[in-house]
Amino acid sequence: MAEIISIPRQVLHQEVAVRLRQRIVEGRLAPGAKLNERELSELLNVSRTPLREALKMLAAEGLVELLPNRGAVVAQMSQQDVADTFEVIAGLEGQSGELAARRITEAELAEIRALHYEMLAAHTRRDLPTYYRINAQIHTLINAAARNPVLTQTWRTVNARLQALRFRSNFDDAKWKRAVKEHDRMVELLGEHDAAGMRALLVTHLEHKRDAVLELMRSGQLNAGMKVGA
Amino acid sequence: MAEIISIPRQVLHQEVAVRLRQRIVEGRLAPGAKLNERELSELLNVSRTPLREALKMLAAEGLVELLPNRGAVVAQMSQQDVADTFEVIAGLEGQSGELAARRITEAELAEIRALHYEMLAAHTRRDLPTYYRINAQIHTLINAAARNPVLTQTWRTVNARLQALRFRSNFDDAKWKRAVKEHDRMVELLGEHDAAGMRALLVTHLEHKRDAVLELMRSGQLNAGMKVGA
DNA sequence: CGATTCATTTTTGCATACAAAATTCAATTG
DNA sequence: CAATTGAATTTTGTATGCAAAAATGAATCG
Repeated sequence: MAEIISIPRQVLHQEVAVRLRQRIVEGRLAPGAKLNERELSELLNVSRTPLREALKMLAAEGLVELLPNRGAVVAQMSQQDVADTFEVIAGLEGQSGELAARRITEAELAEIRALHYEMLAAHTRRDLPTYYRINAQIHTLINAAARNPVLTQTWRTVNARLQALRFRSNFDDAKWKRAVKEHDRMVELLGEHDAAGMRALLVTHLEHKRDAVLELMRSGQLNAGMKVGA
Repeated sequence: MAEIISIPRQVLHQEVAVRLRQRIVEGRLAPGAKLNERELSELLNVSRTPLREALKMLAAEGLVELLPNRGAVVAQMSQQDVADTFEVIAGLEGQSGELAARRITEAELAEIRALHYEMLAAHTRRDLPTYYRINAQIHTLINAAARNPVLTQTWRTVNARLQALRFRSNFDDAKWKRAVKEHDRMVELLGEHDAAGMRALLVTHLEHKRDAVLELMRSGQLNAGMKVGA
């Protein structure tokens, strides 16, 4: 019998989770923002039931914080939280790099090289949005080349919390140049299948990114997600 | 005004999530088991609404799988899933060990040493349940000594999926002895604050554990969580 | 005029109701 | 007798209803 090509209409709570997740990581729902159930259910045109189920999932992912009897807010991060999160991401990306160096195919390597050149173009043009987009793609491809779905899932979840901070503007020029150099080296090391080298480089790369973001936070240019007390 | 000492009655969906999580990691809800909403809500004495919210959280944690229009089942893992998960855990514990070696206090070290001796006693008595319990405590303390709540949270979540497999019986004797020796070395390296050594040792330790578990799975002694197709 | 009290309104948490999809199982067919 | 069909039943998915907690804000008090 022929498969009925039904439009793969997700169940509603999944759909809602996807849309809320998107709004959070895109910054359209800023850290600390109160998530009013009535408002959101009207906005998304669903009842409160699937909305609440979606909020529970996002809470389990750490994107949303549940305040008992007081509803949900977009998760906030203190500077310490950001530092801790980068420490974990550094480990996960270090492992991605190590495994990717061992397992990457020529086709994947070629695609990363191509994206790398596009990224160099964006850097030359000082086109920060494009740079960030391609940069994220490269890191995603490295992670994919590690061929470990559990690692990918874990990395994605932890990463989403940082993406919600939207740290992209006012990148220091010297730091930007250094990041690009580190990416140059990544392509080299991947080509040489140097697993240990990739791990070390990615850990360093992420530490530098952490430092840049913390600097932004301290200078107040990235207060969106900052908790007051902590 | 005096604080009213209210029993910190969790919200119901949290309570339900805790109890279900417990049942899953304790094996009272085996991998693959169908989670009938009516049955569970009667068992836990709550309506389907908080139950479903709890199931969504457990799904986000990877303990439960949601089948659209067909309900939820306790997550199953193929041998590949188990291998992938151990690979991630090895990375997370390696990082825990590295950070713990740098950050551990004398008091924490003393507690780990004490537990280590208790574990040796359990090993000598061939008391596997006690051995496993203390072993888990030691790993938890090492993770705590890393002083990174995000790392702890991530490790806990990924670990829970493995705990659900309940691989504890029929431990090979040579492998058991090797695991104990590795734990001896852990205590030494922690005392010497040897970060790199701890990372390497814990990665190896987890690789050995992975091999032991995969062997159990292949020999069919651990089929509870095995997916048929994958 | 600032702080406080308390009734009103809003919002959250849970239960229930209802519709749609999946499952079951007995009757039927080849 | 295995396979198939389809009505009956069960189960899931979503909406709604209701109670309890929190937020609001106007009246009152110091």
